[in-house]
Amino acid sequence: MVLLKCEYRDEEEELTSASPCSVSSSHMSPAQTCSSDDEQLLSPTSPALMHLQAQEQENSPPSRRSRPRTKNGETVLKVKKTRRIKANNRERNRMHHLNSALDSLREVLPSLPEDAKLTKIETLRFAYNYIWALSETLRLAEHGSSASTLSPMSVQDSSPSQSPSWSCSSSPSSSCGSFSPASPASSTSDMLEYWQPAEHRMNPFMPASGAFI
DNA sequence: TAGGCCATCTGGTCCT
DNA sequence: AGGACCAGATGGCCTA
Repeated sequence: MVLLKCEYRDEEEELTSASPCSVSSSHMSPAQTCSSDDEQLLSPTSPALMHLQAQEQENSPPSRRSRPRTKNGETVLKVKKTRRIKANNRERNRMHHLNSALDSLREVLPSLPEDAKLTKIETLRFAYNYIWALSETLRLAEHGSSASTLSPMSVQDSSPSQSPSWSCSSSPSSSCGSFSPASPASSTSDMLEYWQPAEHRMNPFMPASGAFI
């Protein structure tokens, strides 16, 4: 199955344009290419397309009297095909926007080592935990407590530009050894743990109250 | 090579 | 009717 990734600035325009694709996604795989032919946006082996083609054949009886129906059938198929293509484009753009939002979120989170990009789920979990840590710090500050439980780093000083860093550049799923609250996180997974409230560590996405964020 | 992550396609559902 | 959103399916890429 050939996957085609294309970016559409304007769906209606691109649908009729000679070259609707522009390779601009940072996630673009080299094996995936764009085509100027809109019909190729549908996988040639896609069940839906095969179904449409089957319908097309069914709607093509040889008799002259049915010719108007044949034309209607073809028209309907074309309309369906066009709708599917447009829906695919919208969905693709929607996911691109979602990914852009995730990238923006990554930028405001404490920095990572150069080559360690948080996955989607890690980004969401880290953001949740980071917000929790900041909120907790505020709460402690309001109660006049000078001893933060969020040591070693004072979260007040942890704006994204003054973020903690860690030296281990292992893959997100790996660990650089046991993490101690008294030492900065040394891997992505440690970092996720680092910002995680203790009561959430078994299920970081599920607040203690049971309310999902 | 298995598993994780990702992008895309697709059909269903809900909303305007 | 058409768009937004969602979840399942699929296949490619990468890494341990």
